[in-house]
Amino acid sequence: MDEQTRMLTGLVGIGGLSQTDVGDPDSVRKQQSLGQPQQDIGDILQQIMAITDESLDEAQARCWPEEAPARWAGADDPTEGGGAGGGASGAALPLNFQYRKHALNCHRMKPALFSVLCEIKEKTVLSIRGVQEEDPPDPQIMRLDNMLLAEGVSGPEKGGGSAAAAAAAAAAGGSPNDGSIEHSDYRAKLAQIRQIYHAELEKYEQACSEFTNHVMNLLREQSRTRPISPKEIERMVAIIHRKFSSIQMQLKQSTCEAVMILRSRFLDARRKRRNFNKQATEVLNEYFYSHLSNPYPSEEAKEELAKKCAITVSQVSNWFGNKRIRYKKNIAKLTLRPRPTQADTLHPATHPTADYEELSERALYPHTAWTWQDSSSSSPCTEYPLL
DNA sequence: TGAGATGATTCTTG
DNA sequence: CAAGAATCATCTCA
Repeated sequence: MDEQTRMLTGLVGIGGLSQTDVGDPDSVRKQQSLGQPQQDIGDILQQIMAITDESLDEAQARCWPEEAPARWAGADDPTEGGGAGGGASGAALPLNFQYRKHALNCHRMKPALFSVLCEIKEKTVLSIRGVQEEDPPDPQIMRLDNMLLAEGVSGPEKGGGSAAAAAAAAAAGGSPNDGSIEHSDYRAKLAQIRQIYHAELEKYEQACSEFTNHVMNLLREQSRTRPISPKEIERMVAIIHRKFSSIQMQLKQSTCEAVMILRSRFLDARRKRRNFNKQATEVLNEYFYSHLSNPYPSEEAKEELAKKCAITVSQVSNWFGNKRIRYKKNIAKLTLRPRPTQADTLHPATHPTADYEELSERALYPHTAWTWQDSSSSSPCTEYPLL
């Protein structure tokens, strides 16, 4: 109502309205030639004020046939005035409303006034709103989109989902059989999440489209009786889309959470490790001690070992990483201790078991003088004393 | 049941 | 990015 008052005040302030202010100069000229332009505008303003100030009850309380010609009593209004009332719903409105709206629509000054009102409205309210319209893409949505894409929830069904599942299964480690069980389980659950996500997304998009169409139709209809420019309709559509996209963000967020929970369960599962079988350990040890001078298998060697031991390449890498450092530690311990006596050898419980394993294993390769990479430099430098 | 072994993870370093 | 180092969590066995 404030806006209307402001617009009307502005119009009254304009007085007779200059030709450039008014959308239809010819119409104005005609009015001026008739000598009563101000009176016409006054009439229109009066009618607008009367309609906008009048409550529905007041309108209904008044009896239409006493005020209007009999031709308005009919429901089959063939003129554009019927449309102004909202098509079929217009028949339900009080008849005096329909009459007044029709009178306004048919008024000679209506196009000019409509144009001016649109212009004023554009300059006032919408120019303020326009400032906040060009938002940059929400980083939160971008993050969620990226995550859903990476997890295989959004995007093409075949690639991402199975790739992510394979990665999760590979990370889960363990024997290949265990991995495949976890893999299929993970994939099935991810597919379920994906299905729910797409179903919900489709619903939201459909609802958004329906609501947008409804509002657009409503605004187009209303634009016959109040100043609504096409630009304003576009803005309204943008607002609706923003609202729906915030709902979509919630959906994306909860989907991401579900995926995270699923993943964390699989990550927890990988903690429940199994020791490698004896044969695998033997194969790895065999390689390690036969390459003591340089216990760093190449990628090809790792792949071969992984195949032989039925484990993954990363497990082979882990094993060699652990082996190198633990071997080094055990050797260092031994150099700091007195050589075990015969009694110690007979009762090895007094010494770390691993040390004796190293001793016995080392004894298998007595001529291997090996160097390895020092932790403080990448070049091989530290040489450990032979036992 | 506790100590040691062991596979995996994380952080640091060059 | 690979390797070392520290650490965690679980397994194994006396």
